[in-house]
Amino acid sequence: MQDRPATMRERPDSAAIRYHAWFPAIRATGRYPWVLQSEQCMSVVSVKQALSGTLPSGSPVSVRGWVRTRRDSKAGLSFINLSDGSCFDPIQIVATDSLANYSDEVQRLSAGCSLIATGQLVASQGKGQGLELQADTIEVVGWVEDPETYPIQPKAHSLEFLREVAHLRPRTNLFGAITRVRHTIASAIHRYFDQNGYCWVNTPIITTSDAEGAGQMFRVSTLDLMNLPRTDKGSIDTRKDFFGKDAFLTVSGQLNVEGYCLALSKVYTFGPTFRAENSNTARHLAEFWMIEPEIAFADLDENARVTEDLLKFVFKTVLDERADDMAFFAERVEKTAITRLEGFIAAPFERIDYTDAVAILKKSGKKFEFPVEWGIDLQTEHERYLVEEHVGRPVVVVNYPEKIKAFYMRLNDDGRTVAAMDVLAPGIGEIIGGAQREERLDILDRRMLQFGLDPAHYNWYRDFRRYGTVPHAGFGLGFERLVVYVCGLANIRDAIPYPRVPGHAEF
RNA sequence: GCCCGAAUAGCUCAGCUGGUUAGAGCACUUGACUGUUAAUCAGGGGGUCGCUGGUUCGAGUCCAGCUUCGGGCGCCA
Repeated sequence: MQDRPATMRERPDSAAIRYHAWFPAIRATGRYPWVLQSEQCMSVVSVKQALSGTLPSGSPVSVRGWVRTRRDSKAGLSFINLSDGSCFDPIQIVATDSLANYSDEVQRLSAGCSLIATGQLVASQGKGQGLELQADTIEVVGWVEDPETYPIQPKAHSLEFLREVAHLRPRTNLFGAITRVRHTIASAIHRYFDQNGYCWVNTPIITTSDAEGAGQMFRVSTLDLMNLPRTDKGSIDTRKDFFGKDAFLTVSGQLNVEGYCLALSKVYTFGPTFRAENSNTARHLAEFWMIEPEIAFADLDENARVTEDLLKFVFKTVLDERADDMAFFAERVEKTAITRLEGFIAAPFERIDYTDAVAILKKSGKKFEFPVEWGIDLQTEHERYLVEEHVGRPVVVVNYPEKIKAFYMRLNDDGRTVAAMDVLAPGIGEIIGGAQREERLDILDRRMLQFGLDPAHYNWYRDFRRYGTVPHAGFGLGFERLVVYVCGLANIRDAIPYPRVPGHAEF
């Protein structure tokens, strides 16, 4: 912005007028007049474009990014590996001592410095790469203040250390790859739903209903903690709070999205979710992203089919579009990263009735810490046995006891199970939980009371069953758990840019 | 919330049953050398051994408490 032409500064009028004033120049050059000087005189390309092989040899280009390594030759030659995050590989820049700033700048470059290199894209004389940039100019944009203490060195770091520098870890190979794959997964999810006629519905982040009673919630309040308004009885008067009542961060958009399902038929949410539970594991976050499709006129079977279809589409997309990053995961993070996804795509999901699963576990002869009995919720050890030892591929467990599942799940004809399902995957456990919803008002009310919930608090939700109710089903997919699974990670804190867990909300 | 483990240089680690001045690699720095590939070779600087207390002639090492991090479990996505 600092190189904006003088006439722009002289015209303090609206953005629209400014844009129109510059429109002919933008048309002619294809560029905006206020970008950096180097971008105007040369064709700026991403490292991905530069390495793609689509630009003719000798093409004059500029690349912009951050230094990974520098190797010098006293013969008057330096090799700089530059990354801009557009792909896994950095580009090699060859700088010679003919550059005006060679000895006082180029030879002082260290990991993390940012620069703009301009020159010709040529076939490399070295072995490690096909193409490289023969630099005519190297413009250092930002130095690294103290190279000795710059945390991101060209070496292996522990994941624990990188979590302490979560704001700088995207500069590593690993977190660059995770970030690109995370994006591709998100994109593939949106593409899947879009191609299949679903509408993305943005349910509220702030909620005043204690959705499904599922877990502890974060309170949202503007009250002064040092001076809380009190009722006559001495309790805190939340009528004086911002929303005039208790408010919280959402733990699920499901109840809200159901309303849109019963009008637009196929909908889904994809947004942040918050759980104030004191969960200290490698699989839980206090703030995470969740995908919740809801399908009108669908039963549990259809619901399970969609989970399988969606996951396979996502994995296939990642393998197709992020082969470079996946190869890195397979090489450095988890050997089976690619073959595991390929196996997942190739094999049909196994369906097991909860009652049968209990029988299998009882017959297994395995000694479990938690004894297996019909009516218990399956523990991690039980799920692991089913998925990893008994079946060896993803399993959908269906029809759980009604007492251990949420009130909105549809009561089966046997009167003792509900049409709930969990999708369990090898190496990660429960990745999806879903259900067919209870569409019958009388049974819904009965189940609410059974769970100690006051139907009067859910009148808006009960309206769905009073006005044109239909059978419908949906599920919740934890986005970060999906990222963990795809990348072969061990800890969910590495699957989200800035993890929030009990005791931690740095950055 | 419960159980277990760990904490030594900017980073990754070694340091035996307690015993002089705490080591290596990477990074940084100086030099040599080379179309190099996390280059290589030689030299140099860099440490309150997480904190507090205890045992001992003597503690990085043993003990206790605390802090932080990690692993497992519960709750779940």
